[in-house]
Parts: sequence; structure tokens; C-alpha cells
Amino acid sequence: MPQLNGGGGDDLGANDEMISFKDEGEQEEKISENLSAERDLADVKSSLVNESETNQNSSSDSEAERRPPPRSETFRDKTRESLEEAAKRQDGGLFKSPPYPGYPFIMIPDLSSPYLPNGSLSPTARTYLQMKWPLLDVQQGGLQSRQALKDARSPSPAHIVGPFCWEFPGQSDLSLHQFHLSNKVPVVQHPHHVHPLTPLITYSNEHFTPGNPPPHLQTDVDPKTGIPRPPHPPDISPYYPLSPGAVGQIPHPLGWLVPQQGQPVYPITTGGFRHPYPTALQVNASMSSLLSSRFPPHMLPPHHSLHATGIPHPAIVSSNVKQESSHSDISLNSKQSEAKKEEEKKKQVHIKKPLNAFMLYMKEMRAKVVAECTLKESAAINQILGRRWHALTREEQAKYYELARKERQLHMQLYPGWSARDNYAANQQGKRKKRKREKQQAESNEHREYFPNPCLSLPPITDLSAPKKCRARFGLDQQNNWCGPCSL
DNA sequence: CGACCTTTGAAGCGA
DNA sequence: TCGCTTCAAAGGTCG
Repeated sequence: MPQLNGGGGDDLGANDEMISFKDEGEQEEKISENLSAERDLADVKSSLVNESETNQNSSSDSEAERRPPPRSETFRDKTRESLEEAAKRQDGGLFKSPPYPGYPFIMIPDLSSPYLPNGSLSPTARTYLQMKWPLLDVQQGGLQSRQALKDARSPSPAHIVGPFCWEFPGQSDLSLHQFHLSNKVPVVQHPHHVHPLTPLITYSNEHFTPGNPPPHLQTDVDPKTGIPRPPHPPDISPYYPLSPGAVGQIPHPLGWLVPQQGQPVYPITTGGFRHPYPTALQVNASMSSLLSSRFPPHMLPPHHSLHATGIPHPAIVSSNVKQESSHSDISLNSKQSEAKKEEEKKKQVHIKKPLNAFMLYMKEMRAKVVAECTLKESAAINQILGRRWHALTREEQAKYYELARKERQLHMQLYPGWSARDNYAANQQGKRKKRKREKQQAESNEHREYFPNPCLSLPPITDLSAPKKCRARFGLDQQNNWCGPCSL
């Protein structure tokens, strides 16, 4: 989204969004937003039933509501200063304190069955997983100094919300333990429950059969669960060092984040890990020590499709890789052909961008929205999600900003040489994107101006070549909702 | 089959 | 530094 406040820069652009959203006419807007958010699904449903139905209520549900109005510079500046200051203080490194004051740390979920019959997470499980939000496992040192420079620019919500308080001093072990408790969830059926920041959890079972973990991983076994558990390094989330074998069984702690979509935040293929930056993990001292100690390259079978470090990151995607290495009796010929294929795949490795806060939010909420209404079209769902995003409280958004920040951190750790520019170049369809953008801009100049938000839940009107759509959507008796061109 | 749509945020890039 | 562009996810829709 274009920065509403150009001055926001990249350090607080997102924060600006959040801050402004809550601070200008905060209460009134809050109420409006909440009502708006609650109306969303109803709007969608009703509008889907009858697209011509006009949502009169949304007269107040204006674009201005969706888009936070320009915020008070005074407040923002003040807030930014204080927040940055707080960030610096917190940060000797980052994460010295947990960022979410309202985090439901003390809840005992029903771990035995975190999933609903439809495959989605039960509310309890969701709460549990939120409780166990791994990114909040804030440890001192380590990543902090390395990332401080970059993260100082990040809209870390940790800067925003007040005093933080971790309820679990021994959270790491507890986290692991509880994850293990939740191992009853069949992993194979939920391979997508991958912690976006925990690439280790993305292992496929064939690489690390739970019953036969790599020998080097058996040195640290959780006495409670019997599942190998590597020691927890001080500078990284405890979820990283989960042994693949154990990880493979674990519905990752962000399952609530990516619960029902059938994919991890970063889709990963079993054979897709072809790191274009072979030294990536070795460059970083902490990461390399951490990872190499877990998965010494020489101990990994050569046919393993994992990176030498054993850490496939879901951001790495081979465009055409659908490799199922479940069969060990592959003929030599096929192996040779596979080798060739892999070589080709190396060239096609695509390291995806880390997800931003909103993307992470969408990951979590999409299925929920889809489940609550019959709507399936992503474009429409995303509109709702966009509104809901704005309707979130500061703390709720902070959760995702923090996650996104961690995501970027991990990404940087794993791929120090990676740049978003790589994907720019990799995408040979830039022209298409550009065309689309131009088209959007042209539309936004007209329709959006005339559509403050007549019915947000309706599929967006984007086809200027078909001005009659307004009549189709709103009907003749709702001409007041027609856009300008349609009214002519 | 691939582009498009839609959302927000991060990052790149040119001026 | 500013403003614009691209990409990230998702899945239905359309040509």
C-alpha cells in the first residue's frame, strides 16, 4: 500500500497506519470500525445473495473509515519519538521484553484435539497457539545487535504497546513441551502447519521420520516427551532448533496463523531447497553455529534435498518442483534424470519475500472469513481482511508486526545476500504488473472517488469499460451509489 | 494455462 | 527524500 504519509518512511509507515487509526477520533472511529468489522461478513453474505442490494449502512462505512485519515503529525511525531526511544531502550537489542501485554499466556488449551472437524483450529487451540507465539520468545543478545539497524526501521509494535511481561520464564522448554503434547495432530495431514519463522518445522516426514531421527539430533531428548530436542540457543527462537523429527510431528505454533490454507507461509517442496546462497547460513555466526550444530552438513545424506545446513526455508521455492522423495528404490536412470532436473531447479530457485504483517494476518484470517461466509473469491475476501485489519486493536496488529519483523529477521539470517530486487529481476512479467498498476491507478482516479465505500463487500468495480456494472450491482433504485461514469 | 483481482506492508529504484 | 512500482498470499474468474 502506498504510504499515506510519505514522510512516514519505511521505519514507521506501518506504525503510522496503526497509530493514526486509533488516535484520530479514536473512540468514535473505534466503535465505527468495530461495528464495521462485525458488519463485514453480514455485508458480504447479503451482498452475495443479492448483489444489487445496497448497503445503506455503509454510508458511514466510508473509505475514510477503511483508510485511516491523515493522522495528527504532532501525535505521530511524538509517538514515533517515544516509540523509537523505547525501541532503542528495549533493544540493546531487540526483544528484551515481550511485546504484547495482552497476550493470553495463561490458558490451558485442549491440546488433544486442536482441530475442528473441518480441519481448522479450534478456538482453544488457536488461543493456545497464540499463547505459544514463538516469536515472542524474546531472548537477549544474539539477533538483536545484528538486526537492530534494520529493525529500528521496522514498525515494530513492540515499540508501541506498553509494559510487557512474560509470564513464562522458562518459556522455551514449556513451549517445546506443549508442542509435543500437541503432537497428536497428524502431521501428514497438516504439513502446512509450518511456522513461518521456523523453517525447521517444514520438514517433510520422509526426510525425518519421527521414529528415526538423525543420530546427531538425539543427544538432547526431551525427557517428558522422548522427542529429540536440541538445546536452545540464546539468540534465537526456541522453535528453530526443534529437531526435524520432532518438528515433523508438531503442529507448528503458528498453525493458527496458517491453519487451513494447506500451505505454509512459505510453501516448500521437499526437493526444493537449493540454496542460491550456499554460504548464507554460514555467514552468520549465531545461525551457523546453531544450525550447523544441529545439522552438520556431512551428516546429511547427500540425497537429501535439504540444504547442507538441514534448514529448508519455506521462502525457497522451486517453481516447478513437486518432488516426492518417498521412494528409496529409484533407479539409477531416474536418479540421473533427477540430478539433471535438480540442476535445472537450482537455476529456478525463487526465494520469496518474507511476509509482511498484513500478509501474515491474511494467512490466519482468510480461512476464518471463508468459513464464516460463502465467499471464496480472494479479491473480495481480501477487502474484508483489509477492513478487519484496520479494525484490529493496536495490540492485535502489533502481534503481526512483530511476527513480520521476525520473519524478516529470519529471512535475512537465512539469505544474507538476498534482495527483493532478486525477485524483481526474476519476475519476467514486470510489464504485466505495470500494466495492471496503470490500470488500477486509472480506476482509482475515478471509481474510488465515486465509491467512498458503497458496499465494500461487493467485488470491486474495476472495469471502467463496463460502467453498467453499477446498475447491475446497486440497481436502479440505488443510483445514489452509482459511480460518476455510471450515473451519466 | 496464465493473468487478473484485491488487500497492506516492505523494499527497490529513479528523480 | 519522495513517490512510484513490485512482490508477497490466496483462489475464483476470465480470456
